[in-house]
Amino acid sequence: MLRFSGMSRLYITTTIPYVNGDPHIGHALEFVQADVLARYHRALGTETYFLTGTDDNAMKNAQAAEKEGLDVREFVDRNSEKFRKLGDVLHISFDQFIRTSEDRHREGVGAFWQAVEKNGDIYKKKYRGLYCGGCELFYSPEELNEKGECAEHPGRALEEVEEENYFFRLSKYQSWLEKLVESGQLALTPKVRRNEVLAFIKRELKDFSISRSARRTKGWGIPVPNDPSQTIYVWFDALINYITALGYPDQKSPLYQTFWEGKSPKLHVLGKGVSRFHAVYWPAMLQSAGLPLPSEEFIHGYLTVEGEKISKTAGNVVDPAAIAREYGPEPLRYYLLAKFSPFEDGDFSELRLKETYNADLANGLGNLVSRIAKLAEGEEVKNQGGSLNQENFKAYHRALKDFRFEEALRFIWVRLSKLDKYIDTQKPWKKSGKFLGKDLRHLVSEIRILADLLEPFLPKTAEKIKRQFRGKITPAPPLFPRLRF
RNA sequence: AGCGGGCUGGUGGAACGGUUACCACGCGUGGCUCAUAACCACGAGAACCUGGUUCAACUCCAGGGCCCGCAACCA
Repeated sequence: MLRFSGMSRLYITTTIPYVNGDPHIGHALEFVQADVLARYHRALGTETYFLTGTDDNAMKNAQAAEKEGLDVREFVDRNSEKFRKLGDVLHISFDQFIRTSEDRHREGVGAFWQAVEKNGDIYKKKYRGLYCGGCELFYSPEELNEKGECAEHPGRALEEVEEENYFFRLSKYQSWLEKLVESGQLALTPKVRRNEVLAFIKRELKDFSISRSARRTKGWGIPVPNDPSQTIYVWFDALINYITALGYPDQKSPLYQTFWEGKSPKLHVLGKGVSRFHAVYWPAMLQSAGLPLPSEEFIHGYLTVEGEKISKTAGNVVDPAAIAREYGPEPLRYYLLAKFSPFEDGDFSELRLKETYNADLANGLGNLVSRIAKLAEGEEVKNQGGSLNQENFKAYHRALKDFRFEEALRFIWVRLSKLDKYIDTQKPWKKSGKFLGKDLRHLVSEIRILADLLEPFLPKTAEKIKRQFRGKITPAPPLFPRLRF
């Protein structure tokens, strides 16, 4: 639940995916959810800054590039661009798209490292593990098959490798973190995730390794300050994007001052798989560096596709851009927002997308708009005052403050349905004169209000509706032509 | 092994210690003709198993079954 209602500023971020492959439908979900929040708060008059971007420095990116025989730089440029494009395709209203390979970020990470180091929270320690020369990765014993080999390279023995890495003194922040989460000073939504995080913290936090040997990373990533033989661990690096995007290490930069330094809410939107990094590592890192903390984290569930786990390496990746091309970006947005729990896992199915499209968008919203437009053809209906104010639509606002996108949409659809009933009982097509006029005023002003409420979810559709009902009302082609299948 | 989540009509979801168990899709019957074979009304159809707590359990507890996720780079 977003606190500080009536707030004047909001910083909102998505996580930055690593770009070893194409964007999938799960990325689209997070984009869309964060976008609704950003658009909603902007509409309320909140000064909102919305950040997204990509993690270019992951070792997996370098590995994937190598597999394709591409230069790593070229490879991440190409793939990062796909994520940025997906944002455009889905009408994601981000204010900035950051890439962790940018110099300003690298510089910020270096400064951050040094701040943490200065605070005495970085030390060197030997790390020993099982290393597969084929994958060039460390594995834990549980990940190996009965013969003690990794799945990719059966028959190849793993070597026990010891290397010296830098570690972050996370253990020092144990009780501080516990209090941070328990008190709600860092608000984690939903509760299940909060409890999970809390349980993880209480189990005893171990210091974690924040560097890899440059030999293993092949120099891809950000070098440890004053020790080029080590590359900064990708999570330590990636999380810092949330502030380098605002200008850090320049703490005087206007963006940083406005959106990070002050008391205004800072909201991270993320998936359940990375909650540990965001709710444990990140606050501790910031505290160590002496910087302000995020105030809220909204943690969404994961999507399966037709019942299967999304796997970047397996073949079941649904390309959200292709779906958007086929059905339109707004139907995809609607489906993701209306038919999934914001907090739990859900299953993406193209069949259900189509059913939803016909039932809710074609038969519901689209048909209703056509009905009203035809009934009111040639008329002009004077506007009836502002609509989005918080007094009027309490359930809608409450839903959005609680990240309940489906609920907010249900609120709108209930009202749409009431208009259909109204038309049926009033039979305006049989009326004329002032009796007709009264019906039309009601229908048109209500549809305008609903367009406003719809704007964060379906911005282009809302705009079309508003345009159609501005001035002399004219019929228009169907907003969502019915699908046959 | 460990940690976590789940099991509600055909499908996808919701709520709750006491409701005729809610919503949407789909399905059936009737109505309407402004509308995108759309819309409206009515209807049929459900709690994984076993035990316990309780005046009362879908809801709480215990055991079992099945499914799913995590485990040093997954949104």
